[in-house]
Amino acid sequence: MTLSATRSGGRAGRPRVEGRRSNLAPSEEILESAARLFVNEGFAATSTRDIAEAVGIRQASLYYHFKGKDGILDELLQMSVRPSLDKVEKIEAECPAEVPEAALYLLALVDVRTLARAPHNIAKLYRMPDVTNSEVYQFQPMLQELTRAYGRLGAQIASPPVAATISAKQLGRILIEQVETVIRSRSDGDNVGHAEAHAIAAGCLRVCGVPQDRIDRAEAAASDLMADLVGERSTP
Amino acid sequence: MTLSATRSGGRAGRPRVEGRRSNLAPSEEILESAARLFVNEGFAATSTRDIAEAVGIRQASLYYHFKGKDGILDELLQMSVRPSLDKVEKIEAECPAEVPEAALYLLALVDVRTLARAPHNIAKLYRMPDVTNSEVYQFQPMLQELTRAYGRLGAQIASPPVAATISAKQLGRILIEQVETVIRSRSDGDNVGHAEAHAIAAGCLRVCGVPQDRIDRAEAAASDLMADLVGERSTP
DNA sequence: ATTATCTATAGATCTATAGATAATGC
DNA sequence: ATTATCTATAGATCTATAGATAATGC
Repeated sequence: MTLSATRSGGRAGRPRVEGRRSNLAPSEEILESAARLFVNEGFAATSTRDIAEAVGIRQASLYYHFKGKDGILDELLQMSVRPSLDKVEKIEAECPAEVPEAALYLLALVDVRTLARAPHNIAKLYRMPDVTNSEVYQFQPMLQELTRAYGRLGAQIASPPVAATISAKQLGRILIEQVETVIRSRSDGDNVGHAEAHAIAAGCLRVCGVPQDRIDRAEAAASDLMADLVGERSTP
Repeated sequence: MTLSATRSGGRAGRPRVEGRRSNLAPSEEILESAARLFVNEGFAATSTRDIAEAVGIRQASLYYHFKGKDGILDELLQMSVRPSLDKVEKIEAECPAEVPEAALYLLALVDVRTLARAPHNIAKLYRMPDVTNSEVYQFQPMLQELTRAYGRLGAQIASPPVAATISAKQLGRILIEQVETVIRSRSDGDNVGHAEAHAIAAGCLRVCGVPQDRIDRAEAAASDLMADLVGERSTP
């Protein structure tokens, strides 16, 4: 018989006591629930039992899929940081020399987009001490590299009064902080779309002292490049 | 005898096994150690035993001074949020009508100063989910009120392009985020002095689209008012 | 046979209380 | 007498492992 009935949704393994709730792979269900709990309750404050209950399985069953809480965290962080950093190099290379502001504008735009789409606002984890202290964590270097990229792009276009009062390092921090406003917007339940993304990117240029006419040009140039970068044209 | 020898530093109570390490009151020692641990390790990740060890007493001895971890957290938060909020009203009242930018500049300046001086960068706690979920926490309303104040002051002076693209609410978030850059600076081990404070306050005005000449005027006006507010003249 | 779950549980914390103890204060 | 500590410990987690069980796959 090619069409034998599969009583348990066609999955191997002993059935769950409470039954399955979704068609996701079990490890995906775990990542999904863990992400939500880690972000909303805190990493250390979330127990393996909390995660298991959220998924609908027994606590011990988690260990079949992951090495423990740290293993889950590791996977979540891996998934969420790489994409942003991968694009920095490409942006710096492709940005037209006659509109140097476009590089920063575009980087901010791409980052805002990534942060806005990340499941469960997972980027919140980057700043939690219980996460950054966990052994799993090789992200501090990655985040520092991203901050340096912002500082570099910002310093290139800073107006004299800005350049005179703010170091590239400090500027990088301010810019990335501005971009990460998205994290807080999402925490407050607000949606972050194209318009907000462009507003934030423009804000980055303003912080650097770029006048409005050059901001407008940067926006136009960046919107064009956006299509190449993420296969999507982005206009406010 | 009026000068009887006091063998244990003149303090009542059974002596500590490991001896006293400072002359602070015991409850101050506990707050100090707990603040450092909560900020650097996380609230949920810090046990009462960790705190006791850092102080140099037994775990159970904490309960003589505080109701537990939550009691300590409560005290720390109480100490750190009130001052900032108390000054908002005063600033809005005292700001000269002919330099409306000075109010935002001054608020940013005062807040940066507060954040820069708080022991152990305690403001980090405001954004930790294990802290905001603790029952102790009536600070979300206070922080929201502060954000609204920033949004109000920012919206009053926003340039047309800024006003057209950013809501007062979003502007408040961006401004407070900018001010809280200080938290990250301190996390990175950098000192935040007058120069940085003024740079951040000026950055707040730039985000609102205020041109450089008005920023310069706001700085002058705010520096004058600063003396009245905190008994200290603040020039970069 | 393989897969994905289950039950049961050991051992390690962690919190909070009870009651003893050793100083100073009067 | 009062104060500030101590020791001891109960009871509540919490993590991670061992081994059983109930599906599908071949």
